[in-house]
Amino acid sequence: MTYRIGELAKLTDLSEHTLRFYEKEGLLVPKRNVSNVRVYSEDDRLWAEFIVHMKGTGMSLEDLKKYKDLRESDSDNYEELVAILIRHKENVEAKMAEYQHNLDLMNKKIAMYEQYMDGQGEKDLYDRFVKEKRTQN
Amino acid sequence: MTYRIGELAKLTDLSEHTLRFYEKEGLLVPKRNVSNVRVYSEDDRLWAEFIVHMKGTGMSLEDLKKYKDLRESDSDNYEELVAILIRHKENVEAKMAEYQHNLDLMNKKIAMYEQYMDGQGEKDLYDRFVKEKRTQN
DNA sequence: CTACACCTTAGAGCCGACTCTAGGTCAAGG
DNA sequence: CCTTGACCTAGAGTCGGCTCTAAGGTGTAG
Repeated sequence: MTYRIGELAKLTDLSEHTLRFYEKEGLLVPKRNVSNVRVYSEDDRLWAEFIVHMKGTGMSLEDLKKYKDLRESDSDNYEELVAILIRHKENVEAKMAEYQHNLDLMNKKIAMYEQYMDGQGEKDLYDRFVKEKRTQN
Repeated sequence: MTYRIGELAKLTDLSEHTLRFYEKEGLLVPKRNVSNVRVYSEDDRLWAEFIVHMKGTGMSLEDLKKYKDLRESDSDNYEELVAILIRHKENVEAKMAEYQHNLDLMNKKIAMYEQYMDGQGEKDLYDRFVKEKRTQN
């Protein structure tokens, strides 16, 4: 099974422009047929999907390029590949912890607003500051 | 307690450039003293920290600006404020679910590489594809 | 044979979010 | 007095990641 650029674009939710851009960057370089049309193989598709997942968790295209180059080098550098994956994994875990922390803050803020709207509470410290400032000016 | 730009920069881990940029964008506008030097108040600091948290979970400066304008408008629009927070919260939760999914994928990939390095396993499908392709060229 | 969808290129433009530069002001300490 | 260091301005530049344009080629159906 092979794909032309429009087909792969639909499958991966990347635009054709983006796929061509990735090719320019050396990140995803398909073969060409006799008419010079890009022909993406099954493993090109799998790699494209991997790209989507990884950039979706914040890996840069630059790092993905490094990963790809490592993997395609002849010097079976699996330790380095694994190291990159583990490093990225740790970044994602750290990000998730930060997200969770900020979710907690948002939930508190939301709860405070809702209490306030019910006339049962006070707005939080920060909002009181703002109010005071406004009434001063 | 008030802060000059250099102090606030240290406290928030934003650069002075960034703080001036935020002011240009109307996102964080301190008062000035007689010498035209920026004087950040305690609630400016709290707001700056809120900005850091929210942009850290992917809220755009544009949306933060909207939030700020809403909050400072006279038409106590708490429903809208809460709606923005809830929308953002849901985005963050969705992002976390995606992250978790991709973490699982990474963990599988890492496990596979490690098995392979121990000589006890096979590289996964995708890597076999790559190998075959390489030996063909 | 021509209309149409789909593909090609090089290169320019855009966007968000900074990041930096050049040149200037001001207050305190030696 | 003079230097140092923190501050000020307007505006230009950078960066990652697209996104689009113009002008043209290809291949298949009616």
